[in-house]
Amino acid sequence: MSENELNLSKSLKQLAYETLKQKIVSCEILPGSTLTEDMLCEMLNASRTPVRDAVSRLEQEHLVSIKPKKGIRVNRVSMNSIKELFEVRCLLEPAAVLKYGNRIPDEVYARYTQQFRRKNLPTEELYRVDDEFHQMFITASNNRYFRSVYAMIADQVLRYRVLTANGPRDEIAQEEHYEIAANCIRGEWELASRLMLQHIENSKLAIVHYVLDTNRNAHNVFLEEDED
Amino acid sequence: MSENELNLSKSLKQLAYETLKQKIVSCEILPGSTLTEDMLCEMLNASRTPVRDAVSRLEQEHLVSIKPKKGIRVNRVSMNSIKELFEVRCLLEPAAVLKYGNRIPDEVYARYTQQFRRKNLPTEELYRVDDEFHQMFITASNNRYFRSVYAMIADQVLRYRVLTANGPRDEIAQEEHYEIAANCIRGEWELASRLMLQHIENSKLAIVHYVLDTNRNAHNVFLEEDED
DNA sequence: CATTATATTGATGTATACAACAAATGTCAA
DNA sequence: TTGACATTTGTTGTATACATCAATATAATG
Repeated sequence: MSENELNLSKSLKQLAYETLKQKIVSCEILPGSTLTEDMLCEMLNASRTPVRDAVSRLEQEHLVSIKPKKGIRVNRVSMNSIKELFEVRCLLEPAAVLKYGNRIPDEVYARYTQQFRRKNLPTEELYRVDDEFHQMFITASNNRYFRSVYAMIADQVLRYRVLTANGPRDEIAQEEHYEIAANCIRGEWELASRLMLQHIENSKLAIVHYVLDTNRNAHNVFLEEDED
Repeated sequence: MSENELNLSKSLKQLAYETLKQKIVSCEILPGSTLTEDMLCEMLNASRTPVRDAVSRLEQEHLVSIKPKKGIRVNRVSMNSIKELFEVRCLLEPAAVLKYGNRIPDEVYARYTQQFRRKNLPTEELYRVDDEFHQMFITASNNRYFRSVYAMIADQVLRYRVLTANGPRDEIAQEEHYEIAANCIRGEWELASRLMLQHIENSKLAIVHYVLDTNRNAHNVFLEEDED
């Protein structure tokens, strides 16, 4: 490399991992694309070593598949992968609310109830709060394995937001979040857990419906089952 | 490298990953050890590239920690890690029995009931069947994320077997397995699921007690909390 | 003797050259 | 035209040299 424009403290491999992942979940790199290491080297301004490291991690997270001697394939979003992702969420998140919700101070829940009731938040901010809320319960579990698997799926879920952003479900979801937080304050953990389950199932349905609808008019690269 | 004794079809990075992992879970490399890439290169007869790849994967599975500029540390087995592992198992496995148990043919369950009733099986064989039985439900889920996370923890659990092998709980566990399989045949999924939960909790207790006992007489490198 | 500054060491991070291999392409013959 | 076969191309797999940085040892100085 000629000149490193910036010598950040982060290692290149970490940087490569984060930016590549970001490009994938934001659909800047389209699902189904096949890339080569060289392309990624150029894209990320790094040599093959950190790029390979990043790709290897992304493969373990099921975001890409390495096809030896053929290329690096960005995994498609299939109906099956939606099923998998929400299966995990439906198992993990309600359990986290039930078992670890009481580790979170009431003040935190109170802050969320306020935020979930505010209207006209910028979309970006709204989603950030949303993600944070869900993440919070997993973090509270203080369990590396829960955190690992949730990190995998949370990033995947971001990809769906590109599809369904600014939909009519946004404010319904806010209300569901509100109810969950409110019941956490009241110590109604079982109810909160059930509401979380319902909320996630609703999200899944919304995505499934959206995908089925837009799949009728062709022109999308998202669906289609995983081939080969 | 001078001479490759065998040019197996497997890639070196895959081979390095598997053998290194095997050495760790079998405690051939003791928990708490700090290694360097060079040591691993020599041990695995490979250059740094495949070794780094292997270590990177093992880090994601929480088996080792890479301390930049210091070395590769084989994570210790702490009371906290036991808690984490069994937390995952208690959530995942009973749910898998309940939701996916009916995907497994009765003949399979019947075969297991026979095997769990056989006495005087070689220890190794006994454990193999045991692992296979537990794994089966996760595999039946047909969910990549469940399989990933279970692969992580299953390997870790193997390490505990080095500690507690041939203990008095072995035949009790076999009986518990029998009851689970028998209830799966009868279609009593909820009962089977509860029995699975109980079985896992019993296993945890046995390990915890064992660890606490042997911890009194010093001489073990397994426990001790993770430092730094 | 203590303490600070400096030099050395040794570890991973990074870049890159080379090997191996599979797919694609083109050529020649039937 | 079509088939088989050789060649070329392009990709990842592997080895290794070099860069970087932190910890440690060492020496000089108050």
